[in-house]
Amino acid sequence: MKTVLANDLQVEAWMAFHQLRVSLLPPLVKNLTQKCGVSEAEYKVLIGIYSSPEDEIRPTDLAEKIGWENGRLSHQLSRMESKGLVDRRECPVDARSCYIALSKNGRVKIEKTIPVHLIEVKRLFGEALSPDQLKALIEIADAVSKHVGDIKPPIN
Amino acid sequence: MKTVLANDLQVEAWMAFHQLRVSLLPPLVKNLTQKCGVSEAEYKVLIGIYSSPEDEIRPTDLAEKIGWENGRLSHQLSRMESKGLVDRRECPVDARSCYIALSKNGRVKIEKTIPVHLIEVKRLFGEALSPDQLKALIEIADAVSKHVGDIKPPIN
DNA sequence: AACATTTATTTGATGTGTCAACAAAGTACT
DNA sequence: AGTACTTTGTTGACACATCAAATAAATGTT
Repeated sequence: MKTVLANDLQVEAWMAFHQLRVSLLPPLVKNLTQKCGVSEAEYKVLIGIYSSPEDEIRPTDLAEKIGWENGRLSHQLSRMESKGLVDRRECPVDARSCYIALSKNGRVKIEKTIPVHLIEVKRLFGEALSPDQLKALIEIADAVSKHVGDIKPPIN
Repeated sequence: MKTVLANDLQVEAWMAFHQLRVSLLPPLVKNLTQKCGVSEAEYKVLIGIYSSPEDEIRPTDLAEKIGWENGRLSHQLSRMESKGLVDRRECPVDARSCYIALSKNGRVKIEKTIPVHLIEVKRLFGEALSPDQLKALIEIADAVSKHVGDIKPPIN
């Protein structure tokens, strides 16, 4: 072994985070797709619309809300529209834009999916950790998010 | 807001983890691609080969090592072979298989990339957290990984 | 009003991920 | 040797991600 990855607490923690991703996400995604017939991307979009105050939302706002780029969302919406999960409606106040809303099927699907998903999240993740650990993780995430936001201008 | 996502510490921690992913990965991947010309997938594969004892490794072992499925790795190796980053050599001991190795360019590339990447990992992530938090995160990751491994048989 | 500029979204090209089907070599059993 | 079974890896189809270019409506400026 070429000792590529140093003996360094920061790097070790990074690798731990990485491992968390790798051990957690695949089974959770499998649970979504196999039990609910919803991909991770579809879930994200459906939840984003479902949890918005108006039950309809403009693409840019939705993208911002779920942390996606506009182009990515647009492609995904096209796929989901052709599957009948969401509707694109005209936007009266700004003709460039549109309103995204859940279709009937989309609403049924997300309402069935949420509890199934959350149960699995708790089963695989939540129950593995003590309340202190859960709180610590929340603080860690907040600290990193804030830090990244603050020092952002790194490229160049 | 339809109070989709409950007032529940486990779920909140889950969302925090999610947020960690979203705020951390995109800038790190951008750093890799823009500063080093290496995609995340390429980095993973290059590091996997580079850090193996023999400097050559069979696809199944590499896939296992980096947590990928064989098919995914095979596609990625094809792309990387055609870009001249890796070589596929015949495997004398098992004619079904092959040996994957770094090409000259692949080796140069990964050796240049590693320090650049680790500096950014520390800058964006490591420096945001106290040593106690870093240690806590390592414990959290271990606990979840172990838990997921133990209770795995959930689907059906 | 005419112009350039900005904003909102879509599109196309290309790279990546997932899944199931496949082919071929190894292995075990008779 | 002959048969079935397993393992290894590739392929094809399709879903998804990223980026840059294109389109068109809104806005700002003169």
